[in-house]
Amino acid sequence: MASRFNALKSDAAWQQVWDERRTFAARDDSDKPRTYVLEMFPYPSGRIHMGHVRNYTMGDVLARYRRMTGHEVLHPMGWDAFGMPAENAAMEKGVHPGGWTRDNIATMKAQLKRLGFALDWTRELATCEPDYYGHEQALFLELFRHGLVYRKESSVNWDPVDMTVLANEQVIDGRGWRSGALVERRKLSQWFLKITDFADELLSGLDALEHWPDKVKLMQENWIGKSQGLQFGWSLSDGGNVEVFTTRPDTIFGASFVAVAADHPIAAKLAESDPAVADFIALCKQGGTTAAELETQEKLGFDTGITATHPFDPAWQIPVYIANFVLMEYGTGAVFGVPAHDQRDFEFASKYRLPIRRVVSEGDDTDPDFTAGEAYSGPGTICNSHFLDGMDIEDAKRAVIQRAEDGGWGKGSTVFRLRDWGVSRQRYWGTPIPIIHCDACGAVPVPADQLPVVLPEDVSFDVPGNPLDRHPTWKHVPCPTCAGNARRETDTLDTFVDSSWYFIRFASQPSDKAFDRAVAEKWLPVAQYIGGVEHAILHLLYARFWTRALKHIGMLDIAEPFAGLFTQGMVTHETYYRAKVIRTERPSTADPETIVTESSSIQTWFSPTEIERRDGKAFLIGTDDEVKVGRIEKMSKSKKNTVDPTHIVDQYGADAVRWFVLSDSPPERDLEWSESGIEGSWRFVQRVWRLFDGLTETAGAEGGDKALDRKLHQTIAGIAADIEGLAFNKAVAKLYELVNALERAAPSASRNAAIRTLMLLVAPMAPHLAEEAWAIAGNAGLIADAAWPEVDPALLVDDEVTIAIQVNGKLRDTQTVAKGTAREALETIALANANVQRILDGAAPRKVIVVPDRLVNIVA
RNA sequence: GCGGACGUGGCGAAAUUGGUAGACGCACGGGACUUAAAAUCCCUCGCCCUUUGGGUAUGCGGGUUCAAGUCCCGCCGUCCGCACCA
Repeated sequence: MASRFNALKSDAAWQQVWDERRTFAARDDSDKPRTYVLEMFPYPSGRIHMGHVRNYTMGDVLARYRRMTGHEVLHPMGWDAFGMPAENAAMEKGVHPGGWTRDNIATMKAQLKRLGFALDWTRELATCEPDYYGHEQALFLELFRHGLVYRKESSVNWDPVDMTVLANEQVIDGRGWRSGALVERRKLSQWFLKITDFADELLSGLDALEHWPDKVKLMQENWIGKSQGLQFGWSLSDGGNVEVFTTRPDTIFGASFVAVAADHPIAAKLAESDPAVADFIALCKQGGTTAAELETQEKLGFDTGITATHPFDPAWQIPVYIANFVLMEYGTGAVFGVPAHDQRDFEFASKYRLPIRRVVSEGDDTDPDFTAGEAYSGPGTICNSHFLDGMDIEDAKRAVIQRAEDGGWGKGSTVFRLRDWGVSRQRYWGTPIPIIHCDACGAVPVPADQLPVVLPEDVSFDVPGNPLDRHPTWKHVPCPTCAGNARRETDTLDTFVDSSWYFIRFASQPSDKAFDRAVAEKWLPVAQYIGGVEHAILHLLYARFWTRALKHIGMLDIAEPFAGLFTQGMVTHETYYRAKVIRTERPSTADPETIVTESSSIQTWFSPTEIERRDGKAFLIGTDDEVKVGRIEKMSKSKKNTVDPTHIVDQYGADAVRWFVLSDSPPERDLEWSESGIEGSWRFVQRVWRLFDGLTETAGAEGGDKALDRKLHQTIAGIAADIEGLAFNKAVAKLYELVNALERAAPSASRNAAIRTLMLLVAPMAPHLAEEAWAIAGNAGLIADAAWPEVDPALLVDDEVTIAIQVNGKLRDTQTVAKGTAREALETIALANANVQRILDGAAPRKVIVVPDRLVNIVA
């Protein structure tokens, strides 16, 4: 009689077989068509979480499916192993970042193996090992040699207590997230990669990425931020000149002031002699940079007393201000203000009582005295602008640029929001930057034969700061050029560099170089890349840049690294918490005599394992202690709403977990974890198993079942399309339908054949179950190596269809007819329908619409 | 503020080019089997009504059409990205 599918036993057995036979090792020399399926490699933070499970299951289904359809599939896995959490762990727990990272890798690798992913572990890599980052150093120096790397002073967020540089995200309310110390802006010499050289390419290259989500392309487009306009100089009354950039040269006759950034050289120079200017600059720098602060921050300006001469009218002078809203980092750090047509300029001009002059009008309203309460930035005709009058905006822009270029005082130019990529990190746990600083020779690349520059592991974290900086021996080396005393660069590379080329290293990993070009080009670009949308900008942009840079210097002839991109949703879970209101009293900042009471609430979070639900409420298990049910949020350690995949896998088996994360929610949307959901998946695995197991009882069944044959072939084709389209939830639904049909069907040869085919259909999703059934059914070889079933096109179409019979667009009945029934016949059937007759009540229809094989609509 | 996405039963969701709304799953309810339970199987399941039938229904209000979840216009709401970008 029917047995149970023993997932634990079966999972282990088949995982061992796949391992021993190296079933999923990709062959570089294969004659088959190649497919490179890649999921974003994990950071080894400790244990895998459900997000990883979902991500890797999706890629796995596609990889296994492509194998079955005759592809040589590269589906590798590795570790994005450098980064700050390792250093934080080192400081908190006194462990070595390397030891901590490698332990985590071992744990997480075992967890991934437990899920039976079809990964080529022979290509496993960890970015923290010299045999990876050494090649990265060589690539970095290659870019250096080609002028794509440079060094420049740049300001950073410096935590004076931890003696380290902080990323913007690590600065909270102006304080270091860990130390709580007030963060300083500090100028440091840092290494930059010239990503801006590729700004145009990276932008235009997006068009060719047909298999990328529009959303991600748009985000990258906005991030690159291309603006076209005019750059020109205003001559100043003090004899100087200020360059400005504008996207609206057409409004040049509406100018009423020039404004420069607080850190603009003009402001700095004035500050030297005028303390009032210095005070104003200091005031500007005080303001926070958070979104909320910027929103409410008042526009502040300081009239320098200098005036600027209008380029089209030497007699026209406008004032030059220092203004807090002008950014030094964008454009030229100076703008001219057109209050009538720019809201920000409007606010500024209103405050400082500067003229607001209309130069773009809608219709015939060309009154130069602008009275509306806000700036007008819409379309219109130029007015009050001398030679531009009557032109539309675009013509006027061209006309002004033309005159500026002819007159030699300005030129059309393009400005990008994208900045060069600063890659220096004052951190230990990263790729050492392979540069040696010599007082005589400057920054000298480490010679190729001295690579890799190995990160020393004999370091301690008992003193704040970068341990490389105080390492007794590692830091001091002779200069490769003059052999004099020199120092190693102690900064390490941003970990985004590590992840900018790992997909190339997966494709080809010779020991003597980063990759073999010919082999890498066989596999690249990645056919399908899958990962979280949080990487939509930085990682994906950097990887695109790195690949283009390699192409530019002739190392690899691939422009875009990822032909297909899919961003999957998060795995979420309810949160459970108890809120405690904390009241604190402190003297008011405005008036120290007054005591202010501040209340804030602190949440204590509870793990789902501590909670039981009763009558829609949540209680701590075994008690009447009620806790609040919070929002459904991304599983995170801080909210304690995580579910450890390993416990679930041990309880239900790998296939049930895989099935669950593919079910129900469309993969791009968030998936809410639920206990009943995983139980449902487990029940399905058992139902399928009973079908497989029952084959022996119906072995002798004979006869065909045309309806079932059709269902089977429609399912084969449907699932194939769904997997190719990464619509796993739909593939899952189709499998449920087929299983429902098989359970209901009477024994027949068709049914037996369909059940055997079902093994192949579930194989990408539930591979352990499929292998087990495949073996018991007496098939030779592994189902992992089997071919995807052929579809009989004749069975894809039904010979009967159900048509809708409508009156005035409302469904009144349905009728099953032979497929392809003629329009006239359908009309006759519909008009003869009892319901139709009753509704028409003898009246003649005004019109009859017939859509063959679909419906008849009678317009009464 | 700018840009984008989304809005369908109690819940997750399906629904080719506009053509039978709610496939499939979860939950709930009823039943069978069982001494009992688990497991399994069967049935019901958008809402409303005068229930072999009818009305109504895809955030709200309009429109186009024989026909609208799908197309157009205007609102409302939720989420995401960017943000003083010149």
